[in-house]
Amino acid sequence: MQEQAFFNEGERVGVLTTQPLDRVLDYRAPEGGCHLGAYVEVPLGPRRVLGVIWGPGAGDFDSAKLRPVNRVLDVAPMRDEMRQFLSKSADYTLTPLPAMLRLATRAPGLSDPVSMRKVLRPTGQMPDRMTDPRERVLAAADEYRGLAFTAKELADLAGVTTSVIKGLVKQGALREEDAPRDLPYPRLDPDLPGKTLTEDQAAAANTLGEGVASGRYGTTLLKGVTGSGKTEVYLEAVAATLRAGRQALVLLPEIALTAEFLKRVEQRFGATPAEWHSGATMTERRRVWRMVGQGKAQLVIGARSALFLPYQNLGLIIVDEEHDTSYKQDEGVCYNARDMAVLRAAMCSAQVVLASATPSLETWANAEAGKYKRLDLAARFGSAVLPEMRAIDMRAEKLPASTWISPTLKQAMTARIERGEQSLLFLNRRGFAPVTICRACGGHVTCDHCDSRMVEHRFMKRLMCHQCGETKPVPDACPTCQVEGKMAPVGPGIERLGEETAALFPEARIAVLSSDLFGSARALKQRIEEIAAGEADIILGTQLVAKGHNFPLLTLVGVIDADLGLQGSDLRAAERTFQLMRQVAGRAGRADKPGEALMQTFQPEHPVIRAILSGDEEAFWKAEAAEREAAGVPPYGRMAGIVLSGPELPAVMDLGMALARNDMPLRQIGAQVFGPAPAPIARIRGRHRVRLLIKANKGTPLQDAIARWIKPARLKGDLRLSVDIDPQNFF
DNA sequence: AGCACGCCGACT
DNA sequence: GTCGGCGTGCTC
Repeated sequence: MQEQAFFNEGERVGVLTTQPLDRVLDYRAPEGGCHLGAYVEVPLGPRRVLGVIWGPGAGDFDSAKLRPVNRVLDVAPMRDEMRQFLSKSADYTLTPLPAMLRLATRAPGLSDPVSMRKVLRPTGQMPDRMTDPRERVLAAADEYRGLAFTAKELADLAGVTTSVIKGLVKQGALREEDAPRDLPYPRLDPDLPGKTLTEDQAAAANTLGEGVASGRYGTTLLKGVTGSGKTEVYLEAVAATLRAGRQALVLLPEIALTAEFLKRVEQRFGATPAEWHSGATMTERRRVWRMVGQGKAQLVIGARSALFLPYQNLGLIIVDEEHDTSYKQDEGVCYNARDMAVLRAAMCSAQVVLASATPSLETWANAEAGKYKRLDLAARFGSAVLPEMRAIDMRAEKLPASTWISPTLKQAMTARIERGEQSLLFLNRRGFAPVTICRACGGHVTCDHCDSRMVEHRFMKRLMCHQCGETKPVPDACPTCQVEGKMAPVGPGIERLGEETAALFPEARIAVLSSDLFGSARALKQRIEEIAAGEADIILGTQLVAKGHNFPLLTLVGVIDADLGLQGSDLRAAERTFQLMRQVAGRAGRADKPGEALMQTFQPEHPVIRAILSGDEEAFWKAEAAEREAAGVPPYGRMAGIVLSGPELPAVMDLGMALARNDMPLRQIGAQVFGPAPAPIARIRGRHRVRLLIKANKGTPLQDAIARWIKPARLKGDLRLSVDIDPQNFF
């Protein structure tokens, strides 16, 4: 246990509560005093709220009005490093500190007294008459020394009824005791034999182990495709951490992956570790939180929020599939668990392992710059088959005007339908057509507020500006030359691709996945599951489909306009296209259906396209890094999003436009504001969402400028503002 | 976040 | 006259 500063009864202490107040409040230390970092219950107006002793009191509040802390909660105090971590992540993400604290105290019954239950312990005394069931009960009670079981649990373990237990109690062989309800987790044994590692796997495991043994901070990119033994290698780093007596955390992107993963952990360490995710029961969450805080959970497997558990001695964080976009929370407190893992590790001298077959460009660049170590695992022979990847040179294809599926691609899709397999068409453009052009003069409809061209959305029968969200009806006459009836949609959008696909394959079941078309994340998730189960022949998707969903029947990916990703519509489009290609590769290796990836492009000689097709990963990253650097976007520039929301769209837009006009603090650091435009999910639970995007140079004090910029904003009515540093969604 | 205080429209 | 809408402000 760490030595923490102590405050005597009656001393002024500063308490951070989970209430959205913008500062720490002063209280008097309670009877018996309290430690810095103690979790406490304090009176606030008529209520009692949860808080943490954050430091000495500021002393600027009338001491006659000062109220005492009600009580200190029966949980381990928050460590200095955790307070620092919360403060720093609050500063970085521009989140109010109380909201950060709320993230870190998301456990039910935190303020409840430790609840007890009746458990049975063997006394060592033998019963008068030993029977087979009695022997099994005593053996079970003995086997898990340190753990104590209730009558029901013990009976279940031994495969007997509780009457056997009652008999043993009567005989004095078992004794009833009160024990805390939350059980420590069974001891994990790092010295059980692991899987035999190949030479380079062993070398990588060794390097990670050395990092752990150093007891210092360090981040390593562990790169390896499915089947390269990535998991086995990082489990050895976990073993080294357990041997050093420190705690380890493995972050996984999807809850769906945890069950499978827990089995592997059990095989390696002989017991099940703590598990933390949104699907866990209240009881389980409370147990994890408390046991992690007492250091009695050695290993936690969890979703991104497991980063905010109260570890006592965290020595290792694994971020598996580090490139996965679900590590980015973009609602409520917006944070990227991958980046916050690095921050947390730096605060507590822990090691981070970022594992991926297709690292994010950010991570690749950090490794390249020497900020992260890098370990590459070779693929086992034959395990990772790249799909057949080809460019379809659109200059050579004979396509009727306003169609986007080339004959070559159509042929490949037909073959899939005949075999009962799925095809995926990837197009990163919402709406019907990206531009509406006058066939008389070539003029196009631009937004009245921005320079951007307006996009036709056929399902709402209007043109929309994706920059500022302005909409207007499709005009009859050209706004430039006044000629009537010549305005025509030009270029592909996901809605239009849907019409074309339906015309080409009238019998096929077509599923369109675009963020415009789904009101809730749940509806979308359900649809994705249905599709994975085979309820579609052709999937049309925007950015959404690249999000690591597994479609087992999918054997063809067609990228409709590979050039789009190169033109900066979504800065990570090329990266996602690349990752998508690799995902198909992984699947092609597993099923014996060979995967095929076709990319329609007008510039097959472009370095990024060529790098993707050649399968030369380093060439891809280098080319992509060069593009991003030239555009001044992450990781070579900084971005932030401001999401405004409210029940009435006009009020939300007005606030957005007012903010965009008063951008002095941003201009002072040379940052630009774009928008307001509809946010990636334009409406959530009846609230309209609008976003401003900010772009700045690397190394500028972006958070500080944004803080000064939004400070004067008056949020009238039900308007809300949230900041998203390093946004990931651009559609 | 809650909860009080306070200032304007449709009811007994 | 007053019941109740929710805008504004405070909580150590």
